[in-house]
Amino acid sequence: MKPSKPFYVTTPIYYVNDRPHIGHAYSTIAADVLARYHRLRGVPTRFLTGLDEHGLKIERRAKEMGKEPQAFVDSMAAPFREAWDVLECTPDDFIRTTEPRHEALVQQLWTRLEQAGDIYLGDYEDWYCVGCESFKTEKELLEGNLCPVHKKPVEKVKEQSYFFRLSAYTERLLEFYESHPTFVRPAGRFNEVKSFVREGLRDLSISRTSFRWGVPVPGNDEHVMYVWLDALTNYISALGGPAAEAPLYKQFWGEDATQVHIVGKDILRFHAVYWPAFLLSAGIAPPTQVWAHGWLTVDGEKMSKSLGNFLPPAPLAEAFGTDALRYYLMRGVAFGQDGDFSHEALVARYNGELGNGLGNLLNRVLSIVKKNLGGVVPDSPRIGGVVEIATEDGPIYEQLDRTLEQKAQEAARESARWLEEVNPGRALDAIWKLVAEANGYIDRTEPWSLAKRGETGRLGVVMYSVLETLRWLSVMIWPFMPERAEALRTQLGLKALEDREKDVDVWPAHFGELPAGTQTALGTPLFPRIDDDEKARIFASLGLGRDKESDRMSEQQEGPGAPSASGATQNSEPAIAADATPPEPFAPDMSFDDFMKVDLRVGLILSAEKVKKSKKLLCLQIDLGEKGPRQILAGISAHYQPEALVGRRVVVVANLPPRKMMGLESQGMVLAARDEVGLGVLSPLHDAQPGTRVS
RNA sequence: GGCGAUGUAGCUCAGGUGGUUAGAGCGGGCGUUUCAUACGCGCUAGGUCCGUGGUUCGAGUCCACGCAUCGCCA
Repeated sequence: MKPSKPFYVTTPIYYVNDRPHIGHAYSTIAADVLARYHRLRGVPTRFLTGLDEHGLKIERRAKEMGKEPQAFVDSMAAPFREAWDVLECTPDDFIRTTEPRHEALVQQLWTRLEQAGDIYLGDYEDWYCVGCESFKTEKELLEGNLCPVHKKPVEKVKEQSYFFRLSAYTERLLEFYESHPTFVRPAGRFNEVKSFVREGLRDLSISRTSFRWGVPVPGNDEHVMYVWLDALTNYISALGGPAAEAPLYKQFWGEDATQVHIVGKDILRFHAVYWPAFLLSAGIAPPTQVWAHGWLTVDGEKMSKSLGNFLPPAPLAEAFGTDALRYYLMRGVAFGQDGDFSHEALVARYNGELGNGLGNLLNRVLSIVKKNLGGVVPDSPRIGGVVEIATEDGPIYEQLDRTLEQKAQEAARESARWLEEVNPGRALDAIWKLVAEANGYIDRTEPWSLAKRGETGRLGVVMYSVLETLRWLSVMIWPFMPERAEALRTQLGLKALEDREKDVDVWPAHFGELPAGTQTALGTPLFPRIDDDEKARIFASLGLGRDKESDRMSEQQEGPGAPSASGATQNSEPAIAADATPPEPFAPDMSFDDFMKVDLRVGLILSAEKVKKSKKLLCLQIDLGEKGPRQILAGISAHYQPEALVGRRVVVVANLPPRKMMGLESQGMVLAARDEVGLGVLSPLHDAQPGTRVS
């Protein structure tokens, strides 16, 4: 039952062009929970996350911002590291595909595939949109072969490309699936993968000549490798392998270890089909399991950058506490299914399960212990042992104590089982059954009555039982809520799990290990209740509340082009406004010439900062394709975090006379739409060049 | 269009191989305790188990068809 093999868990490498959002956080937290659990079990554990930093889109964005690609990705990498830090995620390694250690291994893998005879040079032919400067797949196109972005005809273009002989792997993959029935989970997803492969695989284009920002193909500098071969290889390049002299690779890859790739369902195929095919070709064992989790909606709506309801995790962690956020994500969403992130539901679970359930349990127990036992863990006979407890109702008491111990054993067993099956939500269900049991135990044993009647012996047994239960809980919740778990242990007078001996299995198994005589320390509540006022305050700080929909931080437009190699990008169709209020009356007609007087341009926001002493104004430096950027003030401070605007394209009125506001000159105006739900700046649907005229 | 999944109490969901009164959590209602963050505990909710038709002594649980939602593929 207990895990014994070294455990290797990975998240997708996220596309560095994105900003971390709650979907990324979900994947990473899930992986962290699994990693922490295995560490508690004393098993060698490796947890990897990282970034995908190559591709046409990056190359372009960097150019637009006047940066070298490397400098650009360097600047975009930091927010991810910071996010994982804030979220108490503890990767052992953070790989970036631009690192030499990675590039070297990707080339090595390429060579292996080549030597296996699985790479050949051919022509890649597909529909090409000149406006986008990128290929489109047949199904992206609108009727009449129009580019979905430009609504202009696309053309067939041929480009030389290397191909991977994926078609040769159809049978071998099906055999592999057959012999590894839990390779992909959930099972439903596995069926999709199988049926996809069964229909036959086409060879895979794995190089490009249309951009330079990638890993060069060995022996042909004209080509750089296309995303998937590059990106997927991170899982082994971070281990330094395959190589005999790579100790991490030896320890964590192959049959003697367990490898779990946590991925979003959108990138399952690449992990479940391409990746094992590459590895089989290279003579490397495929991983143990690919776990496809679902997507998160936000308050019932799909999260998407185009909708602007993009949720960065850090403000949530700050508002509710990182541990509460982790708990909510892990318990509120069934792993493998789509789930919903709702602020209301988070508060409900926080108050009900964390505050009233666990937090209050600790509080009530410690205050009884403090009041009646001097705050010291009583010297109690081992529960369920042979010691007689002399009371008039002795046997009944025994039974209650024994039941609690059994329930604790059950919770430890069940939660471990669920974690091993990668079902964190069920694990928490099992743990919280014990929380309820402990609360019920207190009500049934009535320690306050025991104290009143002076039954100190019995009181000691009861308090010991429930304190020991709390100790068990502190271990079980640690993978999910490491910080609160340690706080719980501090109040119990126990040493931090962080300071445990690392190769020892500390998962609770023996009831009665809490040392008598331990000095407890009743402290502040573990999860202070969020009452209505507090809730209103938090929601306001997150920009929710009356202006509910509006203030979600906005993000750069997702441009068309190269597929993103990222994991949890949550692309989706823009929703159609369901119920619109009548628009305000239209202005009187004007002449076309009047309209042409307004010079609208696409501008790229280079920097943004708040104007001192102004609630509304942001000071933006905007590239309009001129020699230098323009300074433009915009009254959008209440709706956008300055950082979220950098890199974003907006529409600017370029021929207004300069005007001073708050002592600063504004050389134009940023267009924005405002309605009752909020304000949004206007952006072109694709990454048009700064200075492009809008008409 | 092909393949597949799902449809169970107001909400979120459990319900191996068909079998006595269909379950849990939350919410709602009632009661109760006072150690505690007014927290806990107990009781309660009479739900056509999407519909229809079958198989069976007996189906939420199997089969067929239909409806709805969703996913994968084309």
